[in-house]
Amino acid sequence: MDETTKTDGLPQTAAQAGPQTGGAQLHLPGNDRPTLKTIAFMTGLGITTVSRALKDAPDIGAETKERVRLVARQVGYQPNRAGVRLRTGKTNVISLVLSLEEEIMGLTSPIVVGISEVLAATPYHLVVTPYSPSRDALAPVRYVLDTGAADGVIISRTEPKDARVALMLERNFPFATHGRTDMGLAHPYHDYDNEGFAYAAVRALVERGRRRLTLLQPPPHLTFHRHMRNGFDRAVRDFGVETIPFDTVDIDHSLIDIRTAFERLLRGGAVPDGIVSGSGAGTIALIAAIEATGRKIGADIDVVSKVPSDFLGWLRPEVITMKEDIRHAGHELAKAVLARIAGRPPEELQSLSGLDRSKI
Amino acid sequence: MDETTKTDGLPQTAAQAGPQTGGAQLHLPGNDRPTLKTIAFMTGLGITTVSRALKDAPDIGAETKERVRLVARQVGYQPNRAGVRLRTGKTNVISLVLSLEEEIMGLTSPIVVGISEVLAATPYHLVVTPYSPSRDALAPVRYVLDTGAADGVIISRTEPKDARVALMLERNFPFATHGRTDMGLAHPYHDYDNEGFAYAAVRALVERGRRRLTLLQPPPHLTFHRHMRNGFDRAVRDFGVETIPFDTVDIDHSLIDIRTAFERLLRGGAVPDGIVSGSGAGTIALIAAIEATGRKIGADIDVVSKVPSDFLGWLRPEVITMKEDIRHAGHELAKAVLARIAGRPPEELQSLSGLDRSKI
DNA sequence: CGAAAAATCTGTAACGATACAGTTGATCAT
DNA sequence: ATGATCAACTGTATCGTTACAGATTTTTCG
Repeated sequence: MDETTKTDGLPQTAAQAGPQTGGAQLHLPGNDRPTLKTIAFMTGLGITTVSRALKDAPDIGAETKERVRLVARQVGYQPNRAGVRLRTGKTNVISLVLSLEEEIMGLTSPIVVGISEVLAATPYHLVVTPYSPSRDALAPVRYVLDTGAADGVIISRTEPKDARVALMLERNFPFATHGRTDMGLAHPYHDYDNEGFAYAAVRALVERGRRRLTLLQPPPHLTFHRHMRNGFDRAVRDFGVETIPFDTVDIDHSLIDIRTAFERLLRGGAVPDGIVSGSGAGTIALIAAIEATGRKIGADIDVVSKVPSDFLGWLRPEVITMKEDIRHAGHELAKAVLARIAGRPPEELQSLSGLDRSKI
Repeated sequence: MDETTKTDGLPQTAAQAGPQTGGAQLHLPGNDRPTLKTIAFMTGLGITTVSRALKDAPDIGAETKERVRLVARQVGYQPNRAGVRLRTGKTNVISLVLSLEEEIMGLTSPIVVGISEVLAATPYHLVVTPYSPSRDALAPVRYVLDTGAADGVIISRTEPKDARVALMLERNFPFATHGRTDMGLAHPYHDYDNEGFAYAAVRALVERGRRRLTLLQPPPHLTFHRHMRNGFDRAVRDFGVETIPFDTVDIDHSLIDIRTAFERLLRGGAVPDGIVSGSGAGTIALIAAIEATGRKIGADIDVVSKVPSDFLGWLRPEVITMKEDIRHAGHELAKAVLARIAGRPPEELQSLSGLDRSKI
């Protein structure tokens, strides 16, 4: 037994280096955080054995595993993340890449909540990696890839040809997107059925006798612009109604801009009697414009709006709302990245959130 | 020179050893990410020297530092977070502890954005550590403290005697709170001046001739309940008007509950002609109740509401709103934790956000 | 019974960074 | 000269974990 004092005790049982705070025995907590070494000492086993026992390796005896697990639970062992990360490269982190200008009216909150709820049952942490839209949207993704800051990424505001998606696919890095792409490449995503929404919205307007419709649409570079546009145009064709162009602004513009533009439209020659809005916030601006021109929603014009929460239903019940459940999207996205990390093929990790009309 | 092949080359330039399981080669490690070793090799210096050069240690020559910095920049060196964290315990993480039921209407988004904006210029990452209100609010804080998951914590929904604050102070752990406490202990905080808000709100109502006021208040266990209550009560005394009790619900209740309760009040004997609302979401429920009883805001009753965003001003301009800038709170909180981590005394890290009335 | 094969367990060497205790020369006072 | 001092740099150990290549039994079986 030339074991050179391998058993040199527990990892500094009483950390001496407590920052001062003068005086008495304040029960300075110090770091008595148990490590594998602690458990190894307590069980009389080797560190390696403990490590392998805790991950249920096949070459460890059943009784030993039981003992190790018992002690581990007893002392409240939790693996040191830095140790694992350094050794294995596994970060146990999911990075949510967020535009700092993400729609004001609460898109971020529910998605963060949704993701958190899923991750809570796992060892994963959620890290928010922001970017200002003025800067390159690719930068945060590149950062995560280059530094290995996370095991998986969630992005939103996808484009048909999305450079971020291309990059992550090329590096075979696990991710999920809120919104689809159109590159002929399979990847995990969750998306709201914007085409279905727009189609149903037009139908709802037609059923109310509206014949001259217009659309407040997403910005052209985002994928769901096409989806919504397609649904809208197809429905317009199917129901044989007329459209009024409204292309000067989109839902990414400020409320002021939207209001101004729509008011100009309403005061012009070709006036719509029904409008489909792709954004809850945008709808507020539309309402302002409508009422500023002395019109009444439900009487002179009808509005169908996609909304993230239902306060519009409280304040303007005359607006027809269809709820997009963003928190649910958070759930799906988190589950998708985790499954992708676990090796499930991308094709199985694509989901579409159906219509959930809260009103008609 | 018995240097035993210290110069064994760069850190495996093309890492072949994916720690992966037998299946798909997910998450290729293939990163030839430069480390100190890389720079040491390129400059011909020792790893230690490089490390110390990069942190501008006094015992490294000026020219050497310059060379090291140049090469480091050239190869895009970024310190491995796991390495630093394991060795020093420094995580470079700020943890935002969040209630998953945080007010629906967009409190989370802007605070996350605000914090992110400050952290973006630092090496810190933002990790969201959630808790469901059903479970102990202390749990996430304990987790961070026990596991050393972060260098600093931001919490909200503070209580007068807040166990989380007591715990972190006792352990001398850097943190900042959104909201004050009342324990006679100094700690970093940012708070909105809810007393000032309530006082100004009452004044605004009185100026409109309202004499019988009521308050939709925060839940009694949170600190700012007292603040708002104080401001309200003091103003009521100062202006000599009457109050109608409305204690059956608070801003944490569901919109339905608030609406029902307020409608009952309005249909009862003692009817208020002015109400102060401590929550934008709650105000929506109040409006519904008011209109359900056939009353008109601005005519029969006036409403002053604290709001996180100004869409209420768009949809119900007759409501008097006062904006609480949550994003700014995020800025202040982030700066406060960082300063606390840097060793600044708590007393210098307390700020109050003044009134910023968006209307009258 | 002896050897091969399991079944269990263990030490060593990394991962990347830093604290600490040296090691070089060169410079300086005596 | 001689040792002391200083500037500039470097090796070693270590943080906690895991991959890997042995060890040590014990079992199996020809």
